[in-house]
Amino acid sequence: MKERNGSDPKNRILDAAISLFAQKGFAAVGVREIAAEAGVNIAMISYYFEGKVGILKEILEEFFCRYFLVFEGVDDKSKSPEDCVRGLIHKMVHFVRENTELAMVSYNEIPLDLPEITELKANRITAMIQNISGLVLRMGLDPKDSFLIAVVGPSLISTIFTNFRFRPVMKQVFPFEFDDAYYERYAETISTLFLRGIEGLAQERREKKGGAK
Amino acid sequence: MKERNGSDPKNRILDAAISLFAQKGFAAVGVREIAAEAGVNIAMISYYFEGKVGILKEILEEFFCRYFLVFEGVDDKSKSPEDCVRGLIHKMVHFVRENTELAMVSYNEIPLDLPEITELKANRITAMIQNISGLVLRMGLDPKDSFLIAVVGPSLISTIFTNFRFRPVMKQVFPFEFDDAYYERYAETISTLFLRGIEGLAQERREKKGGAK
Amino acid sequence: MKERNGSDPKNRILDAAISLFAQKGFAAVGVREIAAEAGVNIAMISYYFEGKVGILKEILEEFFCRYFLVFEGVDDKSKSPEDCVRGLIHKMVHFVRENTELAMVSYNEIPLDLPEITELKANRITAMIQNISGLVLRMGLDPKDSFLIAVVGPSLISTIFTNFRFRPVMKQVFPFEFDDAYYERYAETISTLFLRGIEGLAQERREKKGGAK
Amino acid sequence: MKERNGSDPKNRILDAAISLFAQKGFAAVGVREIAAEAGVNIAMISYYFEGKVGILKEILEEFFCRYFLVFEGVDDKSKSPEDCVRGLIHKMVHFVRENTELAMVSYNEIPLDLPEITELKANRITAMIQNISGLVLRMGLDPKDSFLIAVVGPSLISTIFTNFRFRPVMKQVFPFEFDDAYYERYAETISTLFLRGIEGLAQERREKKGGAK
DNA sequence: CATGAATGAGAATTCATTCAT
DNA sequence: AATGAATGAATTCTCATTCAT
Repeated sequence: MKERNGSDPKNRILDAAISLFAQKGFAAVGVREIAAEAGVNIAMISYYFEGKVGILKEILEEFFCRYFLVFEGVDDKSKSPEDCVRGLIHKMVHFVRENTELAMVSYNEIPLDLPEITELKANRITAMIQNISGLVLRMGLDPKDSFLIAVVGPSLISTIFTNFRFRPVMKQVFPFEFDDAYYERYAETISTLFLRGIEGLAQERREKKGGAK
Repeated sequence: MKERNGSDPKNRILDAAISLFAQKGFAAVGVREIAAEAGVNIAMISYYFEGKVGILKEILEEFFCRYFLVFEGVDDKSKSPEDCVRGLIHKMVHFVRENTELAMVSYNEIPLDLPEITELKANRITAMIQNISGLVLRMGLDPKDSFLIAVVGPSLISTIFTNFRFRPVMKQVFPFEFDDAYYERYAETISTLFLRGIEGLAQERREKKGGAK
Repeated sequence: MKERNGSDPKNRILDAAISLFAQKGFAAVGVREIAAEAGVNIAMISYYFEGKVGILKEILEEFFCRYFLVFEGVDDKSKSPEDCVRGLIHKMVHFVRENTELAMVSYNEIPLDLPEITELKANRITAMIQNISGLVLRMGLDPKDSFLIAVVGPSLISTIFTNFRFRPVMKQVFPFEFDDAYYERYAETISTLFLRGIEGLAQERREKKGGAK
Repeated sequence: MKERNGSDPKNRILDAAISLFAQKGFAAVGVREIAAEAGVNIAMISYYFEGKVGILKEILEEFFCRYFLVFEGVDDKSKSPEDCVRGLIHKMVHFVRENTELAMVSYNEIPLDLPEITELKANRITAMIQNISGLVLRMGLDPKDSFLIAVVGPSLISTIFTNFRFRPVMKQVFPFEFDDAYYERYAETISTLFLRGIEGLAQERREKKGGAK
């Protein structure tokens, strides 16, 4: 026991939990399993986190904390909107790649309604959507048109997260190496996909307004 | 007992399970809960499904069965590729809307690796991806370029499914009515988003090849 | 289903139960298992036997019934006591060999105190012991000395039954063929073992009485 | 709770299980029953023994461990074979009397084929039979004649164990006090029975070989 | 006679948590 | 700070039996 790695017990628990939650989902993992994986006595979980949901709460906070850092400096007025979006997409792909398990747990457990963390999620997700929509707006979409934002933003996020979420399945179906080159090209590809798509939407919007005149 | 509705116990169990699994996830739902919700004796679950995973197995089979029907007649050579894709997206949105809980369970539990249903999923998902990529190919993407297919196909699917998955969260953030008009416009919007996006990708591809000459 | 053999359902249940009880013991066998093995609907067990113990009751009755037939004609006054004992031992070995599973169930479940069959067993076992002791007496043991009877009788019975009971274990340890020749020699051997042993006991008894004078 | 006796919970569980298994057989006893009898929480059984069969495993190990101690110093070359056998029989009777329930459980559950303990039993029983046959050999039986060993050894063991196994039945039929005097005389009696019996077998063997010349 | 569905109690096990040390 | 023992509720699943058809 107690040999996972040199870090302190609390972090060992956190790491073990993130890994297990990512694999099986929150509900399917037991505290004994986490404790065993972390090389820690079961009682330590209540001691440090006051129960199983306490771990999840801390995981989500950690995730959102790191996640918001991604947006820093993205909305750079000196760059074209397109470059900003490309930059954001690259940073997000990089972020999820570097924090895959943390991101998967957070993303997957968000729709799950545990009363203890509902409030926590409500705030963060609102901020999250606003963050991403800010950028989308500069792409030529009408700022008042929350509809398009509510469609495009989540679509982009789900595209990236789901790519990692279904990684195990994808590996069986496609013969790719998921290496640096893959991720570089992946980020480029969805950048083009969404940028051209948004352009199309903006244009369509203008035409409709024009037609309505 | 027997108060859910008039249908036979097996279907009541199935309906109750779909609903509960969709809300909380497979692992977080107990058989007693399902039995109670279905107004059925607990033992009936083993009797009809040979255990909890048996229910999930049947749910997945039901889902894939209905899901594949969506693709029938979509790839109509007499129509333009663009019209085909628009038609498919409308049909998929309509399908997920009509079978929301069933779709959510199936979509969410797919990455969860339960040994009993791994094989079942492997086959279906391969077929699923091939189905969708068939169409994408006609959009001007190089048939040999499995990379683009592996990116665009899942992106489209995840966009639609996640839209429903995060519905409860969305309802808190956005002031929409999720009515017929919404879904009609939603399908139109992501159709444009992806069609213009794919066009952009195809064009980029051609330019690169041109540049390589 | 329903294909065990041509006999009527009741007998099929009985046969299946004897076989399964012999292998695993009464408590470890379920009625569904019996019904499946017999190719019969579960409800038939209650119908014919009024429950699981009803089957055991009938098995025990069948056993004792056949068992007592073994003793018929054994205590033949025209033959020497020794020949009678040899005859009895041969018949008993033959009987248990021909009815192994029935005998094993009955022998093994006798100490198990199920209230429903306690009375049944009490009567039969008393008769059983009297039967065997009748013979032992003629071997020169004092009829009033119930002690020797209580020792030698059960010893002989347990020797034979246990030989069959531990058959699976024995087969792994000893390299014998358990064929006709084996059983013939086996009967001869324990006949000699017990006859010479009883002689020794009778002689010791006489010496003690002589010494007591 | 905690009312059985002063010893630690693990031993209380073990004692309770031995007692109940001896009375009803392994399969007929539930863990709740054991826990109640031991005055212990049900979960403790999994905690200490990892399930019901874990208890049986530990019981069997305990039994064989104590059992082999009986044979120590029995095969004393300075004593006559006959005295050795008498000594062994006395020690075995004494052993089973002192550990009646432990011995009954072990003896009765041996033929029951639980996959988890098959290996455990295989080894021990082989050793067990070799132990007893070593002595039998010195009684004048041909060492190469494994047949006689396979008959006489088990016969002796089954005689002693069955005497205790059928004790409840015997008490109803015979008017004995099962006190020290009884067991002393019992050991003497079966000693004589088997010693004279073996002598008879050895003699018969010699005569056959003589006749074969 | 025979069936398949249904029942409620009980099976073994595991759960997250707590407590005394 | 950390442990191992202990708890009681909850887990899934199976039990023998019964009932309407």
